[in-house]
Amino acid sequence: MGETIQSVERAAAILRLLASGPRQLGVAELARGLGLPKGTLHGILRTLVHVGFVEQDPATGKYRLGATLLHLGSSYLDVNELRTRSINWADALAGRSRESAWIGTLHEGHVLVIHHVFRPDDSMQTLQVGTYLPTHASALGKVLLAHDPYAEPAAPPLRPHTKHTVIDPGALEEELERVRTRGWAAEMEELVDGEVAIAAPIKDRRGVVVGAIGIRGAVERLATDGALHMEYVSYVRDAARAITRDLAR
Amino acid sequence: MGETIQSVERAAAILRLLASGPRQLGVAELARGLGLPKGTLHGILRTLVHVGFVEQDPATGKYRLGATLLHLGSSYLDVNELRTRSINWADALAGRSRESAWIGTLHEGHVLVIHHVFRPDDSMQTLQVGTYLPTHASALGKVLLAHDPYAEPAAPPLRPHTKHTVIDPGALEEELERVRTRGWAAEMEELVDGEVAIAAPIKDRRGVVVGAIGIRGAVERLATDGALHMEYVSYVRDAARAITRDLAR
DNA sequence: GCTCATGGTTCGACAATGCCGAACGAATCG
DNA sequence: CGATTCGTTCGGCATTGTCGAACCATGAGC
Repeated sequence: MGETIQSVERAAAILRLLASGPRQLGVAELARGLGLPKGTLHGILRTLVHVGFVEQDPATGKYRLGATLLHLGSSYLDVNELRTRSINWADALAGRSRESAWIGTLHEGHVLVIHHVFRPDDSMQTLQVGTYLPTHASALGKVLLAHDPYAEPAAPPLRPHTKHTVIDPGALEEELERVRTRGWAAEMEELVDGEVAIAAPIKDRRGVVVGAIGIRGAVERLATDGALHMEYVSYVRDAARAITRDLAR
Repeated sequence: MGETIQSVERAAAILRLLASGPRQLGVAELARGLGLPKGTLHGILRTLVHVGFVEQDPATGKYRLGATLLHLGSSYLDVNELRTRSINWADALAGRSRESAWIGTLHEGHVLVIHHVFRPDDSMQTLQVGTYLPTHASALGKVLLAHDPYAEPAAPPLRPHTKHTVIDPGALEEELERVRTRGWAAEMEELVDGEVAIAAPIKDRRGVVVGAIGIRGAVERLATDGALHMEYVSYVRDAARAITRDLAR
């Protein structure tokens, strides 16, 4: 890739920085974070405000992300072929398993959730579309890591989320090997206590893994004595195969 | 507002154009749409690809929105105070009314949906967060229009969505006046046949309307002979008042 | 209530930066 | 098998954005 445009690159860096935390940031903070002069930053910020990507708090003068980004993000979902082709299958998976269904793809070293169906007859859940899951501590992530062609060796330190999270790189690599050979991944209370997950790979027409689909639910429903109920694994793998077949057309 | 940065402004225009339709666009199409030389556009596109805001289809060479935007959009939701403060109330509203609950705000002449709770015990609904609703054909939109300080007179032509959509500017203005005096808005099959909606305004600590909350459901559940059941109106107004009180703290 | 530090904002001069248009190779269509 | 149309590259020119200092407003500390 050749040269890139400085100001656009800087604008993107500002947006990433604003997105990195729930806090609003001031010009000075941003300038320090990016190592740029205040004046330069202000010019870019003014433009970002003008196009609606950033909003300025009238009271404090600080900056935060703007509403236009929300709309652009949801437009991305319309364009995303993997998502549009798999929505129906995810619904069906949630219906059969009576658990929440998830579809994710690898992005910047995380699992980006691109679809999420709530567990039937259970509202009061917050939607996770657009959020990141850790690759090493989620079933979706293990599937995607296991088939990642660039095979980044899961840069340590692996952050522990519960006492069951796999944080040893060697142990994780063994786990990924197991995922590759048997064709699906499990996650047993490694992200949230009391929750387990199952996932399987989705491939495009060339056989490349482009995403993963899975379910997530309470350990007492999906497993007994630490062993997953295999009918749930079948549901997930069926769904993954169905979408893969769909994408091949 | 002073001068803005050309290349950033152009980059934003590209993103908006890509988001305007579900189709992928090529360099030439974009250049024609924006009236810019191909070479110039290519440079910006290359940068947008580099920062992940745009993806290029390896097969056709055409461009589409990128996954980073989805993540930025969901980050916006974390920052948005109106949303974080009203999530619990929306859940409660959906629970009491047993209908889907919605929260929206005015953005670029549309209603931007910033929260959406599914109807209890009814999955198989697609999430609408980040999408636009028309201001003149939705209950949320009528509330927001009625209290819009800039009072743009709903630029005709008003697009009809069903045979009940109000398309006469005069009739709409009367309707808005009614919304202002009684404090809530109704929408009777004006957007989708068989569906009606109710909405009420949310105000910030200064009394300015910053959003609207409402419910939407089948006409046979929410109304009889074209008259809304008033207990649903109470649910919605209660929720709106509760959030307004919450924001005042 | 004064001082001082820190915040967001403006401005103008310099030159680096990104813009443009023409030219290239690949792919597609008739 | 020509003739378009596409995405991409490149180098010269001047437009454009960068930079740092200066400008106010705000708020904390004494």
